[in-house]
Amino acid sequence: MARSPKAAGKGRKLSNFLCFAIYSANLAFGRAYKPLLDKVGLTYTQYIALVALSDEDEQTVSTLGEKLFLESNTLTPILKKLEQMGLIKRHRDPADERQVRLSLTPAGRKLIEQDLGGSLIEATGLGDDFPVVQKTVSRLRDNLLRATKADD
Amino acid sequence: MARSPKAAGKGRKLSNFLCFAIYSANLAFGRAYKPLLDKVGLTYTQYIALVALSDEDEQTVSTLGEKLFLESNTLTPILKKLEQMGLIKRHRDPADERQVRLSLTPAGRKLIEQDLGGSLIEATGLGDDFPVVQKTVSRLRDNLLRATKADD
DNA sequence: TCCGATTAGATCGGATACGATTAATAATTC
DNA sequence: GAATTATTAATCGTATCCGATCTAATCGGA
Repeated sequence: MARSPKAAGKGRKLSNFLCFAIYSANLAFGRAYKPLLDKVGLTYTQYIALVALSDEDEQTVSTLGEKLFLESNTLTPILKKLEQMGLIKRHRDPADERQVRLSLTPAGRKLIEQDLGGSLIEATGLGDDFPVVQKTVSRLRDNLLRATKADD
Repeated sequence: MARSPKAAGKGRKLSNFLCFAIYSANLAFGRAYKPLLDKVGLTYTQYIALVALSDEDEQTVSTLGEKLFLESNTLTPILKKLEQMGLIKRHRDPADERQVRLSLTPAGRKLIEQDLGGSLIEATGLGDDFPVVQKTVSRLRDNLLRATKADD
């Protein structure tokens, strides 16, 4: 686990691990969203996928996967579920039948525009540091993915 | 989703969401650890659990769960797997048969002392910011959990 | 044009997360 | 001290993640 350089040696306490901080913060976000998303019958991942789809119409599964860092094995069941709920439309691209095009339905767009979770900004307790943390963690992610990919 | 205060309004791009930064950074850590953990036949969560258990001997499932922010429904199968692999021991506490005590075997301790993932510190690209990010994200997590719990 | 290689999704199996429920043991109350 | 309540793990069902594999569609070179 990626530890703080300072904490090397005997300690090996969980609190010294950055990956654990991220891991548990992710769990915490999931729980913070739970009551909000329960009201609209969505899971955390389904909501994230819906937000990504609101970015742009007629995306493919691959394109969406690049944004979410996920692949079709994970996305296909989620997208089918969202379609079944009437929030998105899926259809094969006539120009290339291999690709599936995705777009929000009016109901899906309406749901996204409610901006659930806006109230959680307060709950992070980060104040003015909010955008800094966001950028730093994103950079961390990109660095890790780049380093991982380079080893292939 | 908890957005940056600045980004409120129409945009709603994924990059503006702190929860997505955390979510995807967690995926990235999982992938960065994958090749390291494959060598010893462990998953990411199993490894985190093992690190938490190296903290202290004879912990109960609940105690471990508090450290990991998980409960028995998630932990029990993981702990059974770790026992089956010969890395930990599980036994009912004679003084209170409801509790299961957990401790590392010599093999488990040996594995932890290898300090897998130390090499990933470099890959985060955070440099001297490493401990700062760790603390900030931990604080974020604790604030979210507190706010979530307060709504019960 | 034909056939091998590539690409896009989908499917399948294993391993988390987590709410809800259950079983077994302890603690409490009357 | 018997009955109720509380606590601890475990079990079950649903929903992710992810590696491996499969199928269908497209592309490319001879």
